[in-house]
Amino acid sequence: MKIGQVAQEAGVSVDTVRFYERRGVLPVAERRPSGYRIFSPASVERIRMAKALQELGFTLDEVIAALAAHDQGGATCEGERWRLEAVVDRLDARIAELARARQAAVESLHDCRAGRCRLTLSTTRPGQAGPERAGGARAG
Amino acid sequence: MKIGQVAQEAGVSVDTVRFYERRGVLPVAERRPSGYRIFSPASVERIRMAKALQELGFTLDEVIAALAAHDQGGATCEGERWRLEAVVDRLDARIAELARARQAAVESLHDCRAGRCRLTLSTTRPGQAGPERAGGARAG
DNA sequence: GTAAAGTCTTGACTTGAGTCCAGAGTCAAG
DNA sequence: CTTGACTCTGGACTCAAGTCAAGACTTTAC
Repeated sequence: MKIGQVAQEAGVSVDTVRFYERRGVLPVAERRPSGYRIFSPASVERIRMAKALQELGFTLDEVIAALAAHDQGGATCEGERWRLEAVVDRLDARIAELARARQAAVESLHDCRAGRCRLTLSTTRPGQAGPERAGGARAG
Repeated sequence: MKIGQVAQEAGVSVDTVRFYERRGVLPVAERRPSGYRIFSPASVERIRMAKALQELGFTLDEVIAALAAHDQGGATCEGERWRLEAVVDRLDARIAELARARQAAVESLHDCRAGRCRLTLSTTRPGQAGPERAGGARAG
């Protein structure tokens, strides 16, 4: 398969496929004499896996590590379990962070409805450490 | 006040103060003959406001818009309420997104515990892995 | 008067995950 | 053989919200 076909079947751009090869999500592809990359359908699968993992909130580096472990066959059920648990934990932490921000917004909204509009939301006090930037800001 | 003092009282770096002036969060500061910026305590308040807004998930551009509306006295209770509602909506959407991801992870975990380890989250083929280090990667 | 600390500007760098581009070479069809 | 679509490389660029550095100048304290 050529890169365009792989990209299309996996639902990503050819740039992304090349990027994935460079980053290590995909193994370095073999080449035709002309220099064209040669892929097997397994690459499509691999990209899909990577995408699925990303949807669970994995960063690319984590995806790469996961795939690498998978390749080495060292990925036992136990290993996978604790990784999955870590993912859930992280997701929980992020959700909690967002929920806190939501709560603050709702409180401001209540004040607003009660006629006490204040732009000074939660009046963050200096010296009080909170989440640096509560909005997950990604997923865009 | 000089920039360092403003920065310290507002809990940000001097770089951030200058950045905020450039971006329009703060008005362009007056200068001493030497070129040093002159700030009033109102700037400290303004930075705190901006930070509070950011913690609610506003982007800097949104913070600027909100502050601008506020300056024009156009920050009526209604206008503010509308903004706050938009914030809550957005936060809800993000939380829902994350919750879906969490759900998928939990399902994989269940499979795992049931002895069916699979990396293939949603599609095909047996495999396994997870993130190597799921602990607090970014956001800090 | 001198040294230390603070401030000035401009511009580059950071992170994450790609995206876009130019210019050159290659492949498949007619 | 020619066209047009595809692929190659390498590097620059994107977004967000800052952060860092160099080198010159100013202020403050002693």
